[in-house]
Amino acid sequence: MGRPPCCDKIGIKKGPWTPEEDIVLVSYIQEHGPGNWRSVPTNTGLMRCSKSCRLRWTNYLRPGIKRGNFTPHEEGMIVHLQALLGNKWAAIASYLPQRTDNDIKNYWNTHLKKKLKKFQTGLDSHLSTPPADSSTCDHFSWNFMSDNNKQGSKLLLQQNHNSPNSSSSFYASSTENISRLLEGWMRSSPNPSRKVDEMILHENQNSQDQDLFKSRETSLVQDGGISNGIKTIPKEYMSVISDISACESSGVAEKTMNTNTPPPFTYLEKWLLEENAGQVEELMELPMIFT
DNA sequence: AAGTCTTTCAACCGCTAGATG
DNA sequence: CCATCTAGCGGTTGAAAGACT
Repeated sequence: MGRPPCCDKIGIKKGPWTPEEDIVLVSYIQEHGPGNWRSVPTNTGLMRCSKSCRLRWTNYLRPGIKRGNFTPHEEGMIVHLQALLGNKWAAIASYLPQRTDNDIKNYWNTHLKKKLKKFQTGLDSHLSTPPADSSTCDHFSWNFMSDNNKQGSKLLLQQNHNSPNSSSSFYASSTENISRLLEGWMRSSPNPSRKVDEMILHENQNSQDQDLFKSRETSLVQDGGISNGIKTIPKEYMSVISDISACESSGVAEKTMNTNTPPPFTYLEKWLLEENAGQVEELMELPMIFT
């Protein structure tokens, strides 16, 4: 079999991270930057394996991570991207820069999958022609967006909007602790102003990313101009999508995408963004149908 | 109030691809 | 070319919290 897990070494700590460990890790990364994870446990004295350090950083401590409830728009994006890309959480996460792949994956598994299933069973009972393969979400997504499913659209419109306290309250308990500790650390560090500036820079970069994303979205819409929105998928995108679906169903998606041709994602991306811009409302409503 | 069940999500595991010597 | 190492990804697990009886 393969190599033993890196965490099998004696003395390597597992389980939840303590705020103290978080501070050690964050301060080290602030100093040296992320990367070279191998050396992190040795240099910091953390009794964690390098992998654990990296995961803790990328999924939890990295600046600019947004936590807490997903917005309806984010939900819509995830549902949509999942239908397009499958369980490529990292790829999906790249479209939601403030969310981690782990977060998205968890949210999908705990919330969205259930909602989709629930909705689909509801929809199936309404429609005389159920999808051929009811185990996948793809059919749901495309069917949902088709003209034939006005019922679905009406259904979703009847649902309540997200509760007003949909902000990240439940995250506060842990994050606030870490934030407090980090504040303390920044105050006590040799050059706090520099570090604060770096933090601010990160924040700005994130908002810039957002702006970039938005402007990209807008310009694409202006260029392309899909007036009918989701229900009208341009031919060139449709062929790409059907290619991918075919590949995926035959289990060769990865190989084909990775080797022979560059991923036709620019098309998908363009189509997706056009769609989102044109159909923001529908996307925002999408998750509400399941509540 | 106490016990049980369900849900959530942070963290882990195993695998793979790419880099390096 | 091969072996090894590292980073990254997706699936899974299990502890904690919340909901329910």
